[in-house]
Amino acid sequence: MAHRAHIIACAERIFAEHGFAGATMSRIAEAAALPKANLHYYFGTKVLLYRAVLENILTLWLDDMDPITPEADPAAALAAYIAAKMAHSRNRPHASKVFAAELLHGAPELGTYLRLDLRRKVAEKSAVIEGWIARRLIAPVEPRHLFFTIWAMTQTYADFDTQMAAVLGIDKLDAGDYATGTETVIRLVLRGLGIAPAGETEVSDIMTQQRRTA
Amino acid sequence: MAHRAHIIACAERIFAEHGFAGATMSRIAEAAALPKANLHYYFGTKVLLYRAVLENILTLWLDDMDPITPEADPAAALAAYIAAKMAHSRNRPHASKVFAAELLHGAPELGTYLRLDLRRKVAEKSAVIEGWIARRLIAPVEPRHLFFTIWAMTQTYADFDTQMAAVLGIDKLDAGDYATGTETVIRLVLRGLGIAPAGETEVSDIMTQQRRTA
DNA sequence: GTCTATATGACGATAGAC
DNA sequence: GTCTATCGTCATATAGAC
Repeated sequence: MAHRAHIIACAERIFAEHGFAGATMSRIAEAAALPKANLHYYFGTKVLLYRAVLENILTLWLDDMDPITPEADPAAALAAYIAAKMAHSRNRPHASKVFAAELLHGAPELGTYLRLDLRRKVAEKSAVIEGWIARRLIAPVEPRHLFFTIWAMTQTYADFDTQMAAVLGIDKLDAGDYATGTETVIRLVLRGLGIAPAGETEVSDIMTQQRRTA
Repeated sequence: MAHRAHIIACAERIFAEHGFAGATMSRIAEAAALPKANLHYYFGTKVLLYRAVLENILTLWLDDMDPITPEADPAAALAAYIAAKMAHSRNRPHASKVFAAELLHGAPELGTYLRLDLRRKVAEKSAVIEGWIARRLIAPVEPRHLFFTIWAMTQTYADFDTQMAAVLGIDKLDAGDYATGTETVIRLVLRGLGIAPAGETEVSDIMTQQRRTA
């Protein structure tokens, strides 16, 4: 139903801005231009609405890892993964913030998802990384910690955009800031894994390719 | 006064676990083993107590950057900075989480600090990085984005420890996990900047040195 | 300074008309 | 399905005894 999707989109923003407890049903209703009672008609309780927002977000997250396969070129696959995560940070910053706040507070609603779905996916993709290491395609690294650092570097462009804008002395990050961030992260990771040349050409090529497929 | 410090320490944990709105004065009072009214006697309002917690945290943050000076060896200085940030993530996870939640929600209480103190400090240290690049000591990088990624990678070990434990299939991160994280981040950054050898000896040396000075 | 008891207001949720 | 009016609960904050 279109109404549910509209309420979820508005609730995502309010939850991102105020946190679960700080968001109120009447503020969400106001954002959605609906009476408060309608939210309860569609979702029952505040917690159930919050869960609907989280589930809506999760569908985005896992699929980003798909380019990481044993046959793929490590540099291209990792660059594509980083670029996809950065694109989400730019296009769905509220989603990233809701997810971050949920993790910060111990993942009360998402614990099971983390221990089952996410853990399985990371185990699978870590095996791919281990294979690349064994074949000497990339330098040795603990694969799960590699994922932790990639998630951190990419999601920080959504979660902590306020801090970045303050440090950069601007009101809001623009397209150029996200491009610089994407290049910075890709270069750190690829050179950190010993799979980027000293020159800058190759990373720029990957960036261009990413922009075409986005 | 000792009472104030004790209340701030307990409040830090409750704010970290539940967020600003989700934390209640009575829960903080319970954690501090004091009647609720005493909190208001010492801090006036919930917002003022929250500000006291934040200010207490800020004193920790900025000083970590001090090893980054023009004369320092880039590899040693950056490794020391990363190790210091990782140590804070391990020893003061609640502080990191309170700070992260404040940023997530747009830094309503900390906006001025970010635009003045933090911005000035980052500008100063970015000039050091630019100097290293000009002298060909490290590969070119946008210095402020380098800081963004280092903050992200180190603070994620405090902020998202729940997610890491779930992915690793353990209850809680232990000393070995933080050590692996520190080595992973240091290697990514140093090799990403072209200042670490292919072998693993040098990073291990820095780790050992860090442990001695910690 | 410390505590109990309470005033005041806002929140989530629902009843019930349309 | 949609909305207005309202109930019960729990939060912050304070009054006032000790």
